[in-house]
Amino acid sequence: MDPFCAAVRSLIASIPTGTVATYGQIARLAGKPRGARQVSWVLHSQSGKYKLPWQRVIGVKGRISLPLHRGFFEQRRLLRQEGIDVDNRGSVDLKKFRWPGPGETLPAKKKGTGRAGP
DNA sequence: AGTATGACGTTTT
DNA sequence: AAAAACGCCATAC
Repeated sequence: MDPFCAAVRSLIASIPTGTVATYGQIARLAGKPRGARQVSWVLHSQSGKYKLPWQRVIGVKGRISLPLHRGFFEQRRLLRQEGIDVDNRGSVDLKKFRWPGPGETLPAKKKGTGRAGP
């Protein structure tokens, strides 16, 4: 098994309820800065098998990436069910719901403050 | 082996 | 600011 997949599963499983993360962020933390698409692949491939909270992973713009004819509505419903505010277009306010929140501890990985620099 | 594809992200119009 | 083009990288065929 690829360590990348394991890292992705672990990271996604560690996303707290009520928060969301982006594909690129997960990919970066998993060690593949350009592996955002592969994160999505791990999700739609193994989410059901490993019971992962796939709904907490969205695009970098805070927008649900699923096409309307796929699980878009289901993801929107699940996120709202967790208390995350999602508008009808599938947009989430990353400033409020992004994981890790400002000042929260990251699973041991560099990446300074991650926020507004000096 | 080579091409097409996608639950992405960054850069350029 | 919004949209299109381009770049990535593992699968599918």
